[in-house]
Amino acid sequence: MDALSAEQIAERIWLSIAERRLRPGMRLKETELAELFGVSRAKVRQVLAILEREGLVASELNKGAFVAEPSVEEARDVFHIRRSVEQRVIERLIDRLDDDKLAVLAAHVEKERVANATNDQRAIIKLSGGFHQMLAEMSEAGFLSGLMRDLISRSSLITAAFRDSDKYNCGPDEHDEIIAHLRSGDVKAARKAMAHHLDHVEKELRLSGERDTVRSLKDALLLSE
Amino acid sequence: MDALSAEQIAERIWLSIAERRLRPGMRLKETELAELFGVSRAKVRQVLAILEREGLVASELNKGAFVAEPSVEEARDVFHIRRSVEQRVIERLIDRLDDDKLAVLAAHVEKERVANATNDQRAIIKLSGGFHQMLAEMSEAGFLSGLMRDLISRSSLITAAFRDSDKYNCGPDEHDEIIAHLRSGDVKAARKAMAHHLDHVEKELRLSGERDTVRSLKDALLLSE
DNA sequence: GCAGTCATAATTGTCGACAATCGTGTGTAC
DNA sequence: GTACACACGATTGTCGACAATTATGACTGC
Repeated sequence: MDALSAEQIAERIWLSIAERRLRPGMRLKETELAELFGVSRAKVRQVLAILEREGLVASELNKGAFVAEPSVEEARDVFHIRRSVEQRVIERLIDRLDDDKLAVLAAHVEKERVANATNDQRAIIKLSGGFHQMLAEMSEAGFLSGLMRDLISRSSLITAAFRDSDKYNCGPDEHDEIIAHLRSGDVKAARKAMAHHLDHVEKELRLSGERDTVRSLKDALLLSE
Repeated sequence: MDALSAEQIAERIWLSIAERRLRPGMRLKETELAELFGVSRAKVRQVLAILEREGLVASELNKGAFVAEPSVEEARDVFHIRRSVEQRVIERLIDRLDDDKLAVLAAHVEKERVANATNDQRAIIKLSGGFHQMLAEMSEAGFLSGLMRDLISRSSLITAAFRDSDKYNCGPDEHDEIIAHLRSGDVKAARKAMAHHLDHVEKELRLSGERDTVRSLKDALLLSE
């Protein structure tokens, strides 16, 4: 079996962050990662560069990389820009959608439903982000797709940092509603559904309270409560 | 003399692209760049990674890096997102502006005016992008600043690829108008002025043009200075 | 006992060399 | 003369080793 690619490793780390196993502020040592994934340190540096671009890790010169600690304001900015991007994606989609693409989207939402029913957290995270990514790619706009990738990564980190419960709220029902409007060609309704969906996701976050600043060592030493 | 940093080299190449010495489609060989800038090939790869993130170069696996060739649709997407980002920046700025910052902005526009008067193309390019970057940074939003940096880079490439004349149209007058509205605290007017400014820049582009032939890499970079 | 200084260990930053891959040009068969 | 195959050169991808920097802990003087 071939060694993992930089993108694959980056996705693994992204998942760990989204699943809150890696918490904001945690150190990411290059050598450690290299051994864990069985790759060279040079490749790890590529991975960290990718994750830094996506806002998931922050690097300090000669100090190393850490899981990023997003601020409340940054969280709001991300959702603000995300609304704009997703609106644009929907506008573009209207001219490009066909039955095949609609079927693919419907199948995707069905997978989300299954994951929700079986409470498969990892699948839920992957698929809920994947839905928005899929929309962006179907809009056939390279720039928007890349931007959406960044925004989804950042949203995952924000969700991991600020959400109250362990439940993922980017549920399949609202995705389904968006698809329905797209299918009937109602741009206005689709845009509105998307806006409502993003509002809903953002509203479920704890963006008014203080952030969870617990680091790994502290977290490990503190007993429950 | 210390070796150039990756960011410095990236900026030099960005300038070369914005000044149309490096044209879309031109090959960027790693060894050649390494020799021209007197750095190792590893550092050149860092530079290319930065430029790829900013959409200025496109890399193909095992083929190398080329100056990106933006499409007309991509150009429209970039301006669309840019409007959203700059609107958000203005909203944030209203709460944060003080006399000092306004003075800095005014001084910057004055520099632009001088550069325009003396027809200093390189300064014009740097300063006109710098104005928008400065606004983003004054809004104290790390995410927006980073995004703006990308958008400005992409806009520079788009402008270089699609503009009719050799004149830069992101003139200081419209920048001045935005500042005036910011000074008087009129958010609505400032947003409108910004929207008009971006519309104006986009409208001056030739969105059905063909590209021209390439020159040698060495000539295009003009390393002497 | 405490503050400051220094040495050592750990970690990141940088580089040059080697391996893998692709494009080009040549040679050969038909 | 043309088309295909092969080999060579050029270029990129990958890796391990060395240098530079930082953090940690011991030591010394007071």
